[in-house]
Amino acid sequence: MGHFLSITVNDKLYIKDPQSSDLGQKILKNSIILIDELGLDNFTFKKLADHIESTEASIYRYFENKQKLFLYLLNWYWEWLNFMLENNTINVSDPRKKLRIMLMVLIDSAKRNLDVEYIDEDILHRLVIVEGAKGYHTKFVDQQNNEGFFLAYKQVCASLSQTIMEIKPDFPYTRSVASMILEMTFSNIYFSDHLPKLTSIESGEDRQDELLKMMEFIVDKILG
Amino acid sequence: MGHFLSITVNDKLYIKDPQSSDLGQKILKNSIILIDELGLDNFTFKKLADHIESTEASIYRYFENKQKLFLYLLNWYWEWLNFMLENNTINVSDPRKKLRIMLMVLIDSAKRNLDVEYIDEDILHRLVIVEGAKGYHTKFVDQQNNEGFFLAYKQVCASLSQTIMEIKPDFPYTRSVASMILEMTFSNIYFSDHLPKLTSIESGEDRQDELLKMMEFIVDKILG
DNA sequence: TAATTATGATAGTATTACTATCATATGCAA
DNA sequence: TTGCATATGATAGTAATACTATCATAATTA
Repeated sequence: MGHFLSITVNDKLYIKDPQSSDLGQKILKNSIILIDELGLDNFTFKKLADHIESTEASIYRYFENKQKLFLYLLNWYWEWLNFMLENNTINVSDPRKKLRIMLMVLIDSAKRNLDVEYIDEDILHRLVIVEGAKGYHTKFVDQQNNEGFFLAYKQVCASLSQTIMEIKPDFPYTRSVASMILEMTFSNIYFSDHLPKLTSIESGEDRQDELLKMMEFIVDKILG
Repeated sequence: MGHFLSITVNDKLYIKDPQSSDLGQKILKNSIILIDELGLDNFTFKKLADHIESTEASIYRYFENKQKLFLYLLNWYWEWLNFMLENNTINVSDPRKKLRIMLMVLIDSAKRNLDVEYIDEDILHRLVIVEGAKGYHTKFVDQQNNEGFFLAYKQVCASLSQTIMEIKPDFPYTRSVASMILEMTFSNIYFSDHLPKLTSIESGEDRQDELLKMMEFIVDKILG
């Protein structure tokens, strides 16, 4: 079914739509793999070009630079996340149940029903967890925010925020709790893999269950 | 009084101790200013060298590369934060009061009593808020963690964690809540300046009071 | 068949991220 | 005072990065 849905990304992020051509799709697919492998800092267009047996010049026809490409990938992920959140809660009227499902989607994006062959959502999810914060923690955030580069991310928060409001209409900090849920979920996955002292979640078999349990506990406490 | 205290930073982060010489102190002072001004990505040793009227070669005698210099600054900040947390809670026995003070220190590091002329704590605090996450969101986090580059950060979390445990000995998620407090506090300051849709805190006069109020509210709810 | 478009091949520039060498100044030790 | 170590500066050089430009050619489309 997912085959019929396509993700639309802010067109200021690319020069030429990478989803529209073979080479473009190759760039997306392999940039995700390479950034995951090398880290964003060590990833270069040259390395990507060599990897896909193309040239730097060709890649520059799609993206201005690697930051834009990276923001493109982040936006693709956020748009996809928005779709997943929407899609999985469409017939759920109980807001508490809805929030629970949203937490599950955030944690376990593996339940995907959208397969775009040129994007590996699992690797992308990992990439977002590891490097995602770099997308908006930059000196140029204001300028990029003006260009709408964070709309999709803000939409994810808005959806969470909306659901919190449905649960507790008089809750005074919906937006901060929404962004906290997002960041806390991701960072606890990251911490459990790399900085275990910073999390109560152990990396292992039932990590996702543990994390869901914890996030539900925290959210329940906060929303009373 | 602070004049007599010095901050010790993991010696694997530098080649030659920058706190031990004029040039080293100049490097620290001006790297903070320049990274704040240009952003970490656009900051280079060449620009720093020109700025302080020295040479790249001289700077490389102190730091291997800019990542190490950046990690040094982060560590300096974290060590300093640890000192501030410790120093401000030393005679406070009520753990709830202690946590409240710790939140205040996190939010308003302006109450500083340690003046090292070669570090501007205010700019450094801003820098940590804007770029701090880049310190540990990297592909090389495991290796760097092994070298102890995050000990000071983990110590901050440990102190928070400890205090939470004093408040509620049976609380199951002290570590995750501790890291959440840290990250949420910083990101809400950042968001209120740059991505207001992601926070309930408005940038302005009484932001710090509002933030403290919110963080206390959240923590109170979570700890019951 | 001609025209357009997409990609590849190649070259070139400025900047970055270093490393190496030599000269000089400064301080301390004998 | 001489001498020696140490710190910094000055200069040069290399490989990689981050682009930009031009031309050739293959594939599409009109």
